[in-house]
Amino acid sequence: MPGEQRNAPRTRREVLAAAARALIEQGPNVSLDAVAKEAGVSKGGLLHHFRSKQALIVGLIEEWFDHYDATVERLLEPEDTPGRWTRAHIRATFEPDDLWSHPSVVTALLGVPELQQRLDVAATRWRQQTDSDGLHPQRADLISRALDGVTLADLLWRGQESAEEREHTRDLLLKLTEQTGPLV
Amino acid sequence: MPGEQRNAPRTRREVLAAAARALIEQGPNVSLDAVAKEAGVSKGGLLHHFRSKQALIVGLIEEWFDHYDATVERLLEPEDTPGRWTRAHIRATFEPDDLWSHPSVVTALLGVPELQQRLDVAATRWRQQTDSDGLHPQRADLISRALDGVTLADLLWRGQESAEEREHTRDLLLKLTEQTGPLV
DNA sequence: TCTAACGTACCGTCCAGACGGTCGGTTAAG
DNA sequence: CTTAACCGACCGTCTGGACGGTACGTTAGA
Repeated sequence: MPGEQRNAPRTRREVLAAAARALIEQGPNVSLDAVAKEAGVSKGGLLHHFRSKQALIVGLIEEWFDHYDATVERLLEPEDTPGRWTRAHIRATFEPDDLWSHPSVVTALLGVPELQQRLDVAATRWRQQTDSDGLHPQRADLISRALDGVTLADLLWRGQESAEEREHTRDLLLKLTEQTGPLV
Repeated sequence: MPGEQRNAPRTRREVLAAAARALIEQGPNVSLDAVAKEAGVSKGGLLHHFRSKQALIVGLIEEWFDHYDATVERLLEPEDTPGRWTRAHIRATFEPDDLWSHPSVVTALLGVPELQQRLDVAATRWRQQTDSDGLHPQRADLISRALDGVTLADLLWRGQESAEEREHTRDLLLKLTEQTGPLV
């Protein structure tokens, strides 16, 4: 079979996907053995692509950020109107992401120092984007807090809220970007 | 010395506090041995109070919820005005809580099924309180999302934001409770 | 009031198992 | 032929928890 041959980048991607799956199924303390088995690779093969368990987790972190960034850019409106970036972030936050926004996965990522670095970079960029987005600071602050809250709720109360409630919250946030004055 | 004598509830509390400290200092995978040492107790003594590592973590979870509930009630305004409960939650969320809102502690608590139960109970009660709090649903939703976001930011971006920014956000949320009409 | 009996708090040791990572070897690709 | 991908056996370490024992507190009976 073609595609079953040796192919380093492909194997790497499969190991990452397997790691996410294994984390979800077996909790944040999965063994490298289990991940390797899930990926259809020996433990030695896994350690060839990721030299340590931490390196594997860093790989997950980078994939996660890349994925979110790509989502935001995909959801950007073509016209350059006030609140454009903010709306893209709102839509990206509400997009379903079954693989990454799972408690066990996040638990594994927390505590790895590289996560802090990437978060700092992301926070800086988000601030730059919203600062020049044309919204009142009060609105930008409130919306970004609420988006963080939606993310947290996704992690802790998975599926507790109905789809309608989610849509109501999303629409409310989107509407808050349609005016540029102070809130109170 | 009195007070150094045998005293089960006292030892229990000290073990819990030591567990939180050890988690913060040594990460989410602390050994029982380390916790026992931190508490000035033998490992056997620790396991006398908490029959397993999981039981110890459940103890932390219960203490955390009790502490938060007590804080909210302490911060309740005496007069029964609209938005009373919501304001108490806002103030409680912004109270510094060095011990519990630490990434390593939360990491350890995540994944323990008992946490989900307590979260469900808390979410239900919060909803009851805010439903009868006299605010417009849009306001209640937005505020509770933003509070979740503040909690998440405390965990992930500890100390990144200045005290002024925090106060601005808190004051904005408090002001949002002073009117009862729709937001948009 | 003394004391014997009992229950509870706490100690220190030990062990089976799991885990991360290393190493030499083997096979496919260029 | 050289290099990179991959295998699988192996090692040292660590950890949760079991267990047998000790010291202290308490209370009932005389």
